[in-house]
Amino acid sequence: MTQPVPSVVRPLPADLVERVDRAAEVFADNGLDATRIDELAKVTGIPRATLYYYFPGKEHILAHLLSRTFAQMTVALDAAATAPGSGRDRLEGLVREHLGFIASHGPTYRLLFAELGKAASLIDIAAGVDRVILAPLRSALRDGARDGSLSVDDVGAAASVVYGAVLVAGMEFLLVADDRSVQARADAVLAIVLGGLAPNAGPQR
Amino acid sequence: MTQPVPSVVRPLPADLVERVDRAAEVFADNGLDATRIDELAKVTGIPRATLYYYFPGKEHILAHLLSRTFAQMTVALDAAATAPGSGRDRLEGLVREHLGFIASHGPTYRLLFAELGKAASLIDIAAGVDRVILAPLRSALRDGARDGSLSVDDVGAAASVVYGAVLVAGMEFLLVADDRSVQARADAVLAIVLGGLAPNAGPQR
DNA sequence: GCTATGGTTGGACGGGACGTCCAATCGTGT
DNA sequence: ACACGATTGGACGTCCCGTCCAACCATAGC
Repeated sequence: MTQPVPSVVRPLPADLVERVDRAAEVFADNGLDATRIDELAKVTGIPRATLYYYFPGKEHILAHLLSRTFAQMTVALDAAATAPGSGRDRLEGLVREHLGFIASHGPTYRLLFAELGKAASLIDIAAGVDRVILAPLRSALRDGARDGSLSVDDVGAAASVVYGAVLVAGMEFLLVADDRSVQARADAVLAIVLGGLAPNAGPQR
Repeated sequence: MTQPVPSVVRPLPADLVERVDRAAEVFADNGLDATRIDELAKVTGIPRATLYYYFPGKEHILAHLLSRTFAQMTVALDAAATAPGSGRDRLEGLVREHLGFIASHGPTYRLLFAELGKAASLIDIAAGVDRVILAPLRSALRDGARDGSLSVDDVGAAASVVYGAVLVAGMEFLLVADDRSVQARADAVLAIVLGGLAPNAGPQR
């Protein structure tokens, strides 16, 4: 999951870690199966035999990269999750941070879902998503309900809704070349999620 | 996309259409690349040579299946989209119908996203999602804003939020063996999406 | 009943890519 | 100088894909 590198048997030397990162783009462009090991070797400058010396196979390289991305996401979201303020403040922070992460890690994030099936057996993505993304959301929502800054009936469902909103908004941001900034997107999403779509509750800042 | 069968060059005989459907489960279980053509031949009872007679390749079979699923989803959602009532009523109908569809077409729906990358070149999934899912949502939202049954500022963003909420809730429903029914899930999602999470607008039916 | 025509199928084949294996080389600590 | 692990080039064996073709039906028109 998010632990350093569970997928690698032999410890990967630091200098190689760096070079393996260059494989991310290739994976993102072609997907797991269309990516040739030789291509990875060329791009990273690491000989094929050496790659196999450290990784059992292609997908383990991908898993290694994905778990790194997950780790980075953990760092980004943890900051927002442990920030001071009301539950609502933290919720807003999480949403903004998450959207920002998607926007800045586009290819890899897309990969996370495109190759979900393949990598799922190596990294438990579902569990990772729950720990890294949903759990902090639930925590913020629970706190918000407690401190009065939010009104939450079903915390689990609310976390899913927020996550879904952010996910789809983020994906759209990646696909559509949009004039609107990430901040504007985050504002729109938050306005809806907080204010709701029913008329009696007018949209609110 | 949702048109009958754009991916097949030769018209596929009706009796074969039926048998090809049996390939769906194999794809859903193994993913595109782990699925062997021979396996498909065995499962469908259609000889390998015949499969290649009708389909240019493995992924075209998948594309064919996905576009069928898309077509079915179109039917299901169209009914909800054209139902009488306020914009809000239609929005609720769309959400319930969509969640129900996900719940009943689990494997194939999962496939739709797992193999997104591969099939995207054959069926334009993004365009299909927009036409089949997002457009009806936008329409309902727009009507709701007009007839006063909804309060919508940014229709596009709202449609994304609703879609994301349904998508993630649906996926969770597929993954987690849950005691809660689809209806209960839909209720929870709708309550949040309509009522919002801010405290001044209490949750509402 | 005969014969084109086109659908249907088995089986052989070439090619691409994966992952394995090994022997040769390199680097470094002792 | 030596030992030992890391590193690498290159040769295989294997799997599976997609192609090709020749043979085999089914049937519609003559």
